[in-house]
Parts: sequence; C-alpha cells; structure tokens
Amino acid sequence: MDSTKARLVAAAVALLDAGGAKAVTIRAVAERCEVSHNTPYKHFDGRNDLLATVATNDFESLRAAFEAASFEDGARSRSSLTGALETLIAFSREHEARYRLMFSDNELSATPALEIAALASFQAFRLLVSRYQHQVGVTGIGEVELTGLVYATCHGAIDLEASGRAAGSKGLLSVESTLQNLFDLLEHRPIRS
Amino acid sequence: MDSTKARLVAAAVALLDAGGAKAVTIRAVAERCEVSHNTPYKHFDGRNDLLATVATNDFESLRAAFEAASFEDGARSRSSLTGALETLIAFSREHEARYRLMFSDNELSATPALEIAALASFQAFRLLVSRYQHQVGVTGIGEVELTGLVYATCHGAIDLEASGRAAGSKGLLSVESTLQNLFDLLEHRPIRS
DNA sequence: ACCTGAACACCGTTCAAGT
DNA sequence: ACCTGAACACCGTTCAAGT
Repeated sequence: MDSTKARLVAAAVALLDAGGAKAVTIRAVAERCEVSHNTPYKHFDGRNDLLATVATNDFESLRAAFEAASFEDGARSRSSLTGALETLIAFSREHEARYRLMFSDNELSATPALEIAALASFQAFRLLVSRYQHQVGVTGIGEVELTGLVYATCHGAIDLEASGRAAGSKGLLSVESTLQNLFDLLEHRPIRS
Repeated sequence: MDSTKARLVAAAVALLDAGGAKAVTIRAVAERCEVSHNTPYKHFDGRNDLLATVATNDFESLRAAFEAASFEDGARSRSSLTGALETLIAFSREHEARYRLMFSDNELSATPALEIAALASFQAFRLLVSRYQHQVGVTGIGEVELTGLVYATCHGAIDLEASGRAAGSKGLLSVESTLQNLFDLLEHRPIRS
C-alpha cells in the first residue's frame, strides 16, 4: 500500500486544498511525490483523469456521510437531513476547490467511476430527503421535485457564497439561513425574518 | 470606435462562446484581432483583467434586461420576474462559459468595475422580486430572504444543469421546473407533480 | 511494471526597441 | 500612444531508453 498511485492522488488533494485547481500541475504533483514529472502518466490518463479520481473519492466519502445520516434515529429525519447538509456545507468551505471539482467543473471528463460515485451519493441524498418528507409531512410536492429543489438551493447558495458574489453588500444570507428559509417554507411555518 | 480594445473584448467573447474559458488565450485573442501577441497587455492588465471586462459587460447587459422587465405592466409582476429569469436561463445555456465567468469563477480578480456592475444587476433583480412579493402577496418571509432564496435556487439549478450533474439518471428536473416548484410553494398553491 | 531524461508545442508575461 | 519581436519561465504531453 501507499502505492505511487495513491500518493499521487494524495498530493493532488493537498495541492487542491492549498492552492486551488490551478496549483495542481502534473509537475508539482510529481515533485511532491519525489518522482519524475512523467511518472503520473503511468498511473493516469493525464491531468484530467487525476482530478476525476480525486472527485470520485470525494463523492464516495460524501455518500458514506449521507448513508451514515440515514442510519440515525428515524424520528429525527429533519435533523438527519440538515446535519448531512451541514457536512456538505462544511466540506465546501474547507475544501473549496474539491467541492467545485465535484459539482461545478464541466471541463472534468466524466469517467464511468465518477459518474457512478456521483449518482450513488445523490441517491443517498434522495433517501434522506424522502425520509424527511414523510416524517415531517411535506405535502403537495413529489419526492423527485423536492429533492431537486433542496439540491439546487443548497448548491446555489454554496456556490454564490464561494464565488464571493454573495457578499454583505448584496444582502445575501448565509447558506444555512437560506436553507432554513426553504425548510420553514416547506413546513408551512412562519419564516423567521 | 471599433478600437483595438473593443475588438480584443469582442474576440474574447467569441472565443468564450466557441471554446470555453480555456480557449481564451492572450495569443489567440491577439491573432483573431491581427495584432501581435503582446498588444493585449497594452490594453489590459493581463488575461484575468480581459475576462473581468467581459464579465462586467455581461453584468451590464443583464442589469438592462432586469430593468426593462421592471418597466413592464406592474399588474403582472410574476411574469415580469419569471420572464427575467428565463432571460438569465437562456443566457446561461447559450453562453455557458460567460455565465460561469459571471457567477461561478472565484479565480476572476474582482475589479471595482466588475463589483459595481454585479451589484447593480443584483439590485435590479431584487426590485423584481420585491414587486412580485408585494403583488402576489408572499408573506412570512423578508424581501432580502426571498431574494436570496430565489437567487440561490435559480443559480443552483442552472449550475447543476450546466455541469451535467443533473442528468436524467438522477431524476433532476429542468431549471424551469425547479423554479416553478419554488414559486408554487411561495404562493401556497398545490405543487404540480 | 515502473521510472527517467530529453524534447515538442504550447502558455502568460516581460522588455528593449521601433513608429 | 501603439505596436513589434525576442526572450523567460512555465505548462501538458509524448517518446525512446533504461532497470
């Protein structure tokens, strides 16, 4: 273990966290692993494939977090859902470049493994939404529609915050506040002002 | 007119539309304008400044579209708002790279002109939401909160669709459907399933 | 199998020099 | 003012060659 391939992925992750996607050059990854600048090509199809591998791993971790939330006390499905969303929000803030790689990078080649991991994490999320919907009693909207709405709102709020376009001057609220407003709305309760 | 500077911006726009952000190299922009590869540096601080200028222009166009929608019949503020959103959605589909530059590119240096243009377009959007809220009678949520919620949901739905992560296999709906669900929810009407 | 070193065709950016 | 050509320090990627 600690194979060269795994060490290359770890180096890419470290560079992503430290300096963003632009810091992940094949040469920097190789240097960090103390191999020649050509070695990564023996393990990956190229820079894009390396980044896709990072995103795949992160989707698998996300799925695990979502599934762990599903195993929590079924009578508290709202907190299971909001807890899972908080995990995602925290990840987006602490690992911004990796979050963008997962959810916002259309240049990233869609490898089969990435597609599978992304779909699996989405299905785990959908299960959380479904349990929340049934337990809290959100009516008048289908499960698919509700999942899409929560998913889009959460991602949009995260992305706008990350891109700095949700600054105080615009009066935009935190991701948590926006999601809170959505849930209050769904549960037909007065929305906090 | 048709100054070198304006022609450089037009070339960058054409390259963005044709091949995405990665196609916008200083050298390609210069070649398209039939100037040396160094000339752009006499008009812009660098590649980032050129892209920021494109985004600034697009924010100004967006503001104009939002303001035009505000001047429509006040008795039809919901259609004014949804019409403005449709303009934005259409822009995001036809000029994906430019949309990402405006709303999702945190690498883009925030020039003062870009900040001002982005804020102005947001304020025009907020006015549309405000009129919609008062005319339709959305209660229990503040204007700022409602604007943030609509803004985040719209952007999130657009970005997920653009990144290809909202494919049919996930069962996610179109941007229009997601927004429709949100508006139905806001107006306390049964949501279409 | 895995790694190396040289090489190719690009980049963004800088600079001395021209008109 | 505006433009040019050469140059520098990077990239991703390929390839022949080594162990």
